[in-house]
Amino acid sequence: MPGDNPHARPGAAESVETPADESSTKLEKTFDPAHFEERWYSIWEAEGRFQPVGPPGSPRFVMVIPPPNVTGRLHIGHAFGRTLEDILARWKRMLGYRVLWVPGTDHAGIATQMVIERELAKEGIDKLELGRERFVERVWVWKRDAKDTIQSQIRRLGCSLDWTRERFTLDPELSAAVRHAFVRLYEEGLIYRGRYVVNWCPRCGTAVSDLEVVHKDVDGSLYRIRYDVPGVPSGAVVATTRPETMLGDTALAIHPDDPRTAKFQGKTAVLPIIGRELPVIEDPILVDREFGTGIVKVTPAHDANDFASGRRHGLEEVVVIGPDGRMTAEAGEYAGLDRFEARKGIVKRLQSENRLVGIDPHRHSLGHCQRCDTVIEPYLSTQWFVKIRPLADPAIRAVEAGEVRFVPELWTKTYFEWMRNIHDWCISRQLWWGHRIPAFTCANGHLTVAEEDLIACPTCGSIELTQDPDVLDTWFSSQLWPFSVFGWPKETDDYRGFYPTDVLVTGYDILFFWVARMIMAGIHFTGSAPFSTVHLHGLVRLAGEKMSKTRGNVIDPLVAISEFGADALRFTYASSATSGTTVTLDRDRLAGSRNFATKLWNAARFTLGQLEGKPRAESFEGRTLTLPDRWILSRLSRTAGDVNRHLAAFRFDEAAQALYGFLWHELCDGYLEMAKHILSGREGDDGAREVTRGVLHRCLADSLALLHPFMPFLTEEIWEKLTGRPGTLIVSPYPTGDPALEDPRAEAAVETLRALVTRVRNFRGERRVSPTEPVHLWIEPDPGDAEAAEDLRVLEPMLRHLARLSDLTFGPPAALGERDVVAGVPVGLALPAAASEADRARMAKTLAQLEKEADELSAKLRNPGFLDRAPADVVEKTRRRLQEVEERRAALGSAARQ
RNA sequence: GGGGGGUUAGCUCAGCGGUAGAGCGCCUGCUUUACACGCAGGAAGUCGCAGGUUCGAGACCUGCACCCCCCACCA
Repeated sequence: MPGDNPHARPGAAESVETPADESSTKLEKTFDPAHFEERWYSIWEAEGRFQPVGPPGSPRFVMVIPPPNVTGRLHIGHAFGRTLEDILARWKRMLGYRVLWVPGTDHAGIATQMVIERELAKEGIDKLELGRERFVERVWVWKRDAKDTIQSQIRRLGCSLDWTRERFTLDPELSAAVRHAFVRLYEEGLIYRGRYVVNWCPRCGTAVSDLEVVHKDVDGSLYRIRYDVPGVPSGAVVATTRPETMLGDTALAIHPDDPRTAKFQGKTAVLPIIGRELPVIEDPILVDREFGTGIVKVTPAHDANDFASGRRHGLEEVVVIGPDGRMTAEAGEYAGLDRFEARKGIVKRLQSENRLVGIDPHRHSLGHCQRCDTVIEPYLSTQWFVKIRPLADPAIRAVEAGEVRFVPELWTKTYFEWMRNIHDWCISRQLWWGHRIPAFTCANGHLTVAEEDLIACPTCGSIELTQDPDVLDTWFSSQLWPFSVFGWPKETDDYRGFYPTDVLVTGYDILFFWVARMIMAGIHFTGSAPFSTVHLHGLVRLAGEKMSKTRGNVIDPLVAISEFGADALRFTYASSATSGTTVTLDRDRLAGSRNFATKLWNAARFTLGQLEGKPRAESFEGRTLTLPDRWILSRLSRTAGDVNRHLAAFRFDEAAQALYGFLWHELCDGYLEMAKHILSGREGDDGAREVTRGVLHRCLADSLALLHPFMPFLTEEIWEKLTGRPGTLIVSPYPTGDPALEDPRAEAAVETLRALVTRVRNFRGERRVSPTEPVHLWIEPDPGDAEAAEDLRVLEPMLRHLARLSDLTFGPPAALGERDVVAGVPVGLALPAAASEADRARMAKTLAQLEKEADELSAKLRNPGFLDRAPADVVEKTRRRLQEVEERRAALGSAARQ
């Protein structure tokens, strides 16, 4: 978007210098990315290109990286997102912005802890024996390696991150930010501690938030169990999918208005096996009259609904399943048994007591741990929570007001849906790796939440203090990332200079986990949304592979880079980045991008060879440009405009396609072939050749600049040979298009030329003769269009050359050939050999198609509705189309009749 | 139970009111002095189904079918 360019100047790359040392203009014959990729990265970094430069007031563009987990290495999904970000960063940098892109990593509590636990298990070390301190030390060692690996992967990708500002969520400054945020929310009453039923993972041994529970439909059983009710001989039949929890039942519930169960009102039931007396309570919220028997067993300690009902009715909360998933002492004879074993035992016992009325197959949704897939247990425990509504409402308003915008837009609705139905957030985790909760309890039971570690209890002065052993949910620190990286809550220069950021690029899978929470935290703590645009990209999957979870998409970006080159991987990512929700990556695409890189390389070799040691036009001012020159410069300018427009809309795929099409099909297939003709000396003079070389230079320079954000290494490598200014492409102006170069007349003329050439080639193909077989072409430009006719005259030598014509005649086609109309120009084509029966048949077929189309078009033009209501230009276009079809019919018809 | 997305050439996907596009694959020719990771030409689509709106519909509306994703405290 040209208007967006702070130092826009047309003719971006025009003023580059001729290299001083001619020997340096040679490119290696074979293209090997490994030769130069790492070298350029070092040069850019050493020259400080990744750091924001320019006066503080000048336009800036800031992003923070979504910090990868330090669990191991980067996968193809991360590399995808980082590539898109780097394209934006390099594009904006070349447009003259002060670009800052902040790198860093996330400690990733549960995920990282699990990795280390697995390692320890392999070594036969017991975590508990090792102890918290030594365990955490061990994770830090792991973290250093993982961070290095991740950093080197990101570097290999070419990402222009400012490594001098690298952050880690457990850095002292960022930990201080976490404590500050926690204390502030606590003091504001937005963090509270309480005993509630939470999602508990027995394997991880920690509470998790609602978002960390993955619901899956499973085929289970619905057990119908009869409880004795004194006074009601039939007893009460309840249905449950989890019979083991019945040991924790403390009531039965019925709906007050359900006549079926009215007889239980005020009664007391007896819990089988245990013998506990269960009051029958009436709870219209808990009991759905439509479902099952209308009687619900109430287990306040093991079901969130039952818990709420229990609190409403003051029921006892009996925990029968412990944090390890085994039955507690409250479970009597089942104590110590695994929850699923206990279920089997209980069912058996009920059966033997004739209390099991039935077992029905029942498909229902079951929560699983996001990390380890263990069945989540609702578990009553004391945890810390964020009261979310007061944070969510302003975050909703910010998006409504357009302060934050989602691209693609469809995510806006998803965001609203979630935010409007959001629940309080359980933030405490019973883990060792993470930010310790800054809450301290003294010997006298006084709880204090404080930013600094306490020496004595502020309430009673006791010096016997224990800090809460729990850590915070990783996302609690991640939500602060866009400002904690800049030193918040301190008013640092970076915080003042670079916050809020501009764009956040991430996968839609963490919209709720991370993006929404950052918006809430940003607004609450800093008063502004942390970014103005969120680009949510699709999730990467490999071709042929289903979306399945633990398939572990094992394609390491580094493997792809070593095989195809970083530029090819990046270009593949860009061209695959459609607006859909999945991005498919496959080897054929990678190979295609590699081929494209090679194409550019070879086009550059050719161009550099032509320029070497020969004069070229430094400027086109006052020089006579040929139609092909004007055409390619016009196309170049339009391409630049298109690319900028597509990037501004986050349409990386369209931008990549525009560049691909221009470079390959117009510059290489079109202009280079025409330039060869001029440069060979067969047409034009020395001046024309100078101009051609100037145009070639300009096209290559601008192509390199336009492609640089996508393929930074290769373009910088060629740029050095072209300009003799190594490592400067990254900070060269980005072409935005030059309206002065746009030339519809030249475009039309060359399009006609190319169409004629194609028609001749295709004629040879149809007649099955070699491309060198002499062909005589007649063309009869419309005298009514003087400009077009004149341009065709001018292009005659080019037409002869490209179509390898033996003869070219301007005038009515001779009667012996085949006739057609190409781009509005009547033509005749003839070979020495006469047309065969097969040729006539083919022509007849084409003729039939044309007749059909002519009928349709004329029917349309006879339709009054169309003539009255369709816009004039559409009607006119239809008329012209009909005219052309009729002309072709006439031409072909006359030839076919011969 | 709610919400969202998809269904276009063999494959992967663009297009989103004016009678279909790309890349890859496929077929046929090519040592055309940058490139076989190439050049030239070509074949290939009832745009999921049925209605409707419109002069005109892959494109807008309404149903339907089948796929996918997200959210959800249905014992």
